[in-house]
Amino acid sequence: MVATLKEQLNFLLKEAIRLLQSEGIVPADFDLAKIKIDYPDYGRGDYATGLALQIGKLIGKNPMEIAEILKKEIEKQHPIEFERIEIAAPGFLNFYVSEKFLLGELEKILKEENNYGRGKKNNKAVLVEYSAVNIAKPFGIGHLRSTIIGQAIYNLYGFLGWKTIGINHLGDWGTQFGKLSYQLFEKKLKGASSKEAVKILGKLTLADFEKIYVEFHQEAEGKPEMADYGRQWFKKLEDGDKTAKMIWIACVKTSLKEFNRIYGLLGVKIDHAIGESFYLDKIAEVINEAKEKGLAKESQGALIFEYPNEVLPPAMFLKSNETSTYFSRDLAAIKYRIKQWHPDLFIYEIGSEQALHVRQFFLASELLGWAQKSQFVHIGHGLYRTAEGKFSTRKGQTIHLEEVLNEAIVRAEKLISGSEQNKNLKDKEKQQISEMVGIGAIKYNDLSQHYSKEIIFDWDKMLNLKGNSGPYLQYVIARCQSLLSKAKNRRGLDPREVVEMAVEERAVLGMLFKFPEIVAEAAKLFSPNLLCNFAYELAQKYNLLYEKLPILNAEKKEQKIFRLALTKATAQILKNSLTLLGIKAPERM
RNA sequence: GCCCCCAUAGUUCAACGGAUAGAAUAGGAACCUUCUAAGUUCUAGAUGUAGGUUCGACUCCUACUGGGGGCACCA
Repeated sequence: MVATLKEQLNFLLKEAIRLLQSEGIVPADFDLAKIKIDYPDYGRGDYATGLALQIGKLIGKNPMEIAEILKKEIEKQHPIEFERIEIAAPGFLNFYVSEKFLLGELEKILKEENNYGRGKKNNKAVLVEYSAVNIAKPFGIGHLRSTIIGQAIYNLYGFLGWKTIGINHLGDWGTQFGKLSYQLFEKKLKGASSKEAVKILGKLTLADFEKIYVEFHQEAEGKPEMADYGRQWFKKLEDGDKTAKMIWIACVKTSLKEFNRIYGLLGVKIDHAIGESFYLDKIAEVINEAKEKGLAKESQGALIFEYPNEVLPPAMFLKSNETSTYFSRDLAAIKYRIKQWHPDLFIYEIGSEQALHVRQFFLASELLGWAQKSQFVHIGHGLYRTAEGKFSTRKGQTIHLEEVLNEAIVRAEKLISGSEQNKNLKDKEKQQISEMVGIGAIKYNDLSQHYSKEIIFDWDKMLNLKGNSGPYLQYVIARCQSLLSKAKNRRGLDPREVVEMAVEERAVLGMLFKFPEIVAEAAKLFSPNLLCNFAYELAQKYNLLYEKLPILNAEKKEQKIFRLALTKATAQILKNSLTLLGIKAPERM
């Protein structure tokens, strides 16, 4: 595995400290993991560390002296990647990457294209569960985050060399189907022959199912016994009742058809769509195992999982009517997944409101001895909410994702039609660009915000096509493409021809090589927003160069070649970033 | 009652214990007879409160306030 420059610097610093430790200057117990390397503000080099400040304090010496010693130690190792190291009060070390290294990276980007920064296969597998839409409910705005963030995480890990297993854990089982079946039966199917029933069910759309589900909850407010009818119908379904099963099959079929259309629009493809129902016949085994290990217990007629010392509230395996719960199904899913894929890491991209449930089945898996705590990650994203509160499916307060996507596309189309640049495009091409831009705007808006925060749903913000947005990045790519197609001389870059770099050129060049480091960081922290930040900053810096310096009409020939190389590399890195984020970029816009 | 998450310009978001807290948007002022104005430049504006840890705190700890979520037969 090729180490990033940041990793190399980290190594250099470690070596220097080890040496100081052997000389007794730095205490032997100084934790080398404490070495932190930052990206400083412009003008302070490409990397910086406050390491000397830490050590200085620790051993009661002036940090400036320590910085001086560290600087000398590192210089002794003659790292060609750095042209100079500066010391800044009160003891920071600033590292300036050499032009030679930067130009080398530039050539590498142009040569490796979309493989620049790609990690070698590392023999580790990561399972990412994301999207997890609910059958018989519309694909709402609530599932957008899981779908998009999950996909980005999946892409990041794959790019870094992990074997990735993406799972769409479809919500196709549970009492909600009992409720739906009850309501459907009472309102639409009562008295119908099974042939007629199939016909009626076949005509229902997802919107109809949603309406019926909402209707159930409205009626149940005045009739509490209806909740029991729902449970009874779910039991019928689990026991294999014909009518219940027929309704369920119709729901699944209709739902998947609609979901696949939306996944297509979003450009999301998930390896495996495995519904909760799939694990039904695997639950008994899990329960037996829990019983043997003394972790299962009866309580008030239900079968529960009890945590030692009550570190977590008990979770329910089976309800008192012996139907399964999502806890038992999620647990059975983990067991199955371990058997099937042996993942080293499990990443669950599920809303934060599920945090307790997720902790329960994670810890249960540990206590059952299936996996270690460190193998589980819950990316608990904040919810989309209105200014008033949360969207509730039961009350029918959902914003359908498709509606949002379509609106975004319409807005993008308006912008295209109003622009000089695109007036002679064909309608079909306009449509394709609108889709990429509109969908890109929505995805970027979501991905650029840290997952832990709630997002207040705002049409204008969500569909923002200007400023810090997906289309801004797409626009810069389109600009670059335009320049490149106009450039006649497309021969490769020869670094020896670069005489003197302008600050704008150095700024862009100083961004490009960081891409692999940012990708690694974003994966490690499960934060695609870091990649968004990076891409946006690069785009801004390129725009500055574009504004300040002529490219095609550059004064000197070598300047033109160099700037075109930067243009090509910028477009490449931006495209690579967007690809990882799951955003497409049009050639022109 | 208990547990979890969040709090940064008017608004919506960034910031890995580091140096002058970045953007976008809304407001004010500019820039298209040169490469895509979906762009660029200038301007004004923010870390909820009170303590603590630290050479250094938006970041860590404690309390409080405010918002959101959760706490066994929904998922």
